[in-house]
Amino acid sequence: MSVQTKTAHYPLTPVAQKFILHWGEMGTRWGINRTVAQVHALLFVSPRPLPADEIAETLAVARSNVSTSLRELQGWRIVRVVHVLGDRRDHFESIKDVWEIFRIVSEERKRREIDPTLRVLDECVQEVKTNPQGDPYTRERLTDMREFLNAMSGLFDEAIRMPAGALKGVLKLRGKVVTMLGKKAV
Amino acid sequence: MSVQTKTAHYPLTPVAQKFILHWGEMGTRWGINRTVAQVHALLFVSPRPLPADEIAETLAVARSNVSTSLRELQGWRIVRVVHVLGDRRDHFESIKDVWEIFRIVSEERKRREIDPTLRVLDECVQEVKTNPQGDPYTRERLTDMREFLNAMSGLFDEAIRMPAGALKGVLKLRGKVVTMLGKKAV
DNA sequence: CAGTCGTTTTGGTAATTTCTGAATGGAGAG
DNA sequence: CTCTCCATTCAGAAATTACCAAAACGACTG
Repeated sequence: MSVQTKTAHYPLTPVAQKFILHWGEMGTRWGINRTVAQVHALLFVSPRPLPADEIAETLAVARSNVSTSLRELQGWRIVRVVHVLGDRRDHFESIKDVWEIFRIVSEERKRREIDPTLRVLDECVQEVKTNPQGDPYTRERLTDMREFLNAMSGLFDEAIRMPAGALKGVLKLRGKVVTMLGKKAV
Repeated sequence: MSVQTKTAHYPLTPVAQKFILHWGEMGTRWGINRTVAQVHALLFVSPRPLPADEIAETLAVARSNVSTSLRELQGWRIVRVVHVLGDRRDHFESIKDVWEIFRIVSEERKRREIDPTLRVLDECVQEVKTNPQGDPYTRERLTDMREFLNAMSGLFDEAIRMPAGALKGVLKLRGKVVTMLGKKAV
């Protein structure tokens, strides 16, 4: 009863706690489970990989819930298992490079959400083209939307392939990017 | 009893229906109420502004629900009221320019979600700086995250200010944007 | 084999979100 | 003023989602 785990409890500093809670809230706004986001936040700030039971204790959620959350995070490829000598348990760590996290998550969401939407729009445009009984205005709207998403999608694919270094360069150009692109584009 | 409305029912074509349903699903994934997204989709493809009761009938949801959804969409500034001669009722129409929709929604989400996150991160970094008892590693992670979000935020602010025309130009450059930015950046 | 660990399933509850129907209020017509 | 039409608000119902504890299972280990 009293003895809980063999690992020392990971005490959250107030700052870490604040960050984790906020991250959890943000998660929910973006359609991500609160606990999943919290687990990620915890692993992100943790200086060492953590085993599932320690995560559960720290966040005060059920062990099984953590298991599911870790699974989900691994599905997004931003958390991975590592092993610690002398410990049989799996330990988990988050990717630490913020650009990398952003890149991977964006890619994944695009794949899961934008790409299917593009497929649906393609079907819609196709159907309305072969069977043009619907409103021509509607048809135009759907085509517009498809073109837009398609273009953004392509642009995104490019941008996302930039290495972290290049990004830092681009970010230094603040105030000039639009001008640059504008000139070339016109 | 039998007489329902004075407006003709707006019959959804299969294609419009498909789009609206999919848009609704996508909405839920992005933390947007399904009905809200559906109302928006309907208005987006509709060749004319629609009154609330017609929307309710078309989507088969309660009138009050539509009212709330329209309110929300107006809050996002992508739907507005217009009036039709000889009709007392408010009619609603969506912005039709896809880039404009994207721009406005992105701006709004940034304002509501990213900016507050930046504030929290600032506070965290501040606290951990004045009172450095926490893990230095955690501190570094938080600083990293703040820097990243801050930079992205700035870049975004710039990009989002591009007029629709410039965007189309940029989109034509596909395959060259990264190269361009890369050269200048290094 | 017995113990540890991780995952999955199950059955149930809690919390949150969404939706509705019944008010409420207001503006214009007569 | 009263009646009608319309929009909005709000309490609670309904639905969805999140969460938990317990159990079952398999893999692996000493």
